Amino acid sequence: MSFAKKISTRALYIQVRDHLAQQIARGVLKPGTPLPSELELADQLGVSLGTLRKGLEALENERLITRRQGSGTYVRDHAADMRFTFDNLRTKDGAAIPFTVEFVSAGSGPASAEEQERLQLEAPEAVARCLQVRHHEGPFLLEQISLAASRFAGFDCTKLTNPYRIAVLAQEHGVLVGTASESAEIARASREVAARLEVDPETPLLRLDRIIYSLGRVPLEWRVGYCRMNAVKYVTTLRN
Amino acid sequence: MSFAKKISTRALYIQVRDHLAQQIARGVLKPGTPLPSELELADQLGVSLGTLRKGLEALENERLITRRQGSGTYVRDHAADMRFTFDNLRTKDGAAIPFTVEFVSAGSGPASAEEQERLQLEAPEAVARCLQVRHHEGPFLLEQISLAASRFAGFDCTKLTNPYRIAVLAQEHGVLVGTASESAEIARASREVAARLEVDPETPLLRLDRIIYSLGRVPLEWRVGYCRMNAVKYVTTLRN
DNA sequence: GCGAATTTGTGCGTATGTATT
DNA sequence: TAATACATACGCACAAATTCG
Repeated sequence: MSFAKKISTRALYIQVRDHLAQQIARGVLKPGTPLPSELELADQLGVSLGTLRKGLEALENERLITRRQGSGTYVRDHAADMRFTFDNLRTKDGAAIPFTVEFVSAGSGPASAEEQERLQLEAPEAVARCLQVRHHEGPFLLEQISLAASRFAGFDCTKLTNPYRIAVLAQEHGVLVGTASESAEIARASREVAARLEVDPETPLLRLDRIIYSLGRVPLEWRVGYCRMNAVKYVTTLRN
Repeated sequence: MSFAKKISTRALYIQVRDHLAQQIARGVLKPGTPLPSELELADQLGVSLGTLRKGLEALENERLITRRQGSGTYVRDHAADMRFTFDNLRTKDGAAIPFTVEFVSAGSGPASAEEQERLQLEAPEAVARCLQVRHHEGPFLLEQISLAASRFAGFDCTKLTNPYRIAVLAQEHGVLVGTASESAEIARASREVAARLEVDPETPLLRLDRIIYSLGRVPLEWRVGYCRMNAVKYVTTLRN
């Protein structure tokens, strides 16, 4: 395998990055396992060590691999690593919330107009939906989720009978998760939401609206959550 | 000037980065102006081109410089660039809020116990305080600000008679701004806050609590804001 | 516990491509 | 068009951390 001969306008180290990212997505390189050594890889791919290393750097920034001096370069296991969850909610003292998830209901069908718009679907493709409640000393977060099923190769909507984690789902279906964008507003609890969260109607809640994108900026999941904030806060880090 | 001879355990490119960062902080390299070319700089500093470039890469990631192929490497002007504001509030349709600031009052004095704790001051050092209201079709955000004056070399608390921007202040006093961390909760408007924001008491508001740190992770500013969310939302991007 | 082998990190030098001025 | 600046790519040597016999 050699890139150098290919006619491509893209920089060689970008091609290296893309190639390895694809290998990871396809499961050729499995989570938790080491890549060949840099010298080996550079040789296999027919590029210089420096070029390979620049590609690996990019993959490291994208959280696809970790490198340990003296040990090796490893495919990151997003499924096992509990940090890959896009969850900004914390307890009042800033600790992670040890919540449990109550799975309320699931379903699937063609995307609604709003789902189609938010998930940037070109047609009313299949969408898996799910309603769940997070508990921690009582219910605190109700979530309604829409998953762009068509973007997870071979995904069976009917199998969605339990809470899932996007990192696990992505890893199982050859999808690389990138970033997410979330907006928060204050909303009053509707009668139904109030019941689920065991609060009075009219209680002010934090309404969270989040879209998770793939590394290629394709929307994967749309989620709207209603959160009672009595024991919880929303925490972010700003990096300019 | 040569680093190579120095006895330092730190990597050479880190020393290059730190040296240039210091030059920028001190104003030797001025915002908006170009650095010497890479070849020149490498020569001046007595390091190889590759080492210099690795240092520049780090500075670019820290938003201290921008590099343009064919043109040059420039010191970023955080004061002129309106993006460096750590502001996650947007209009409902996601646009920047064209607000104006009403400066209510200012003061200064030794840090309170809470300020000392939040700003990680070792003693009750001088703190500049300021109360202001942001307007956009009426008042929407009341902010009470505590600035760690001792961390801005030669800062005169009494000069604080107008709204300031942290980027400007930092640039004027040789401070490099790094990241910020912010937490949001829902709080009811006190009588005083309600008056300032022209809402009914008991109106649910978003309470924002933010600390801005220097590049060296030293707290610079602590700010608590109360925001009415009728025309505004809080937006973040999550990167894992 | 030590040392050898392995692997990534750092540093140098050079040549060429590409965008800007 | 020519000069200049950053970007890409190659190759080599050694340092530092880890692993394993």
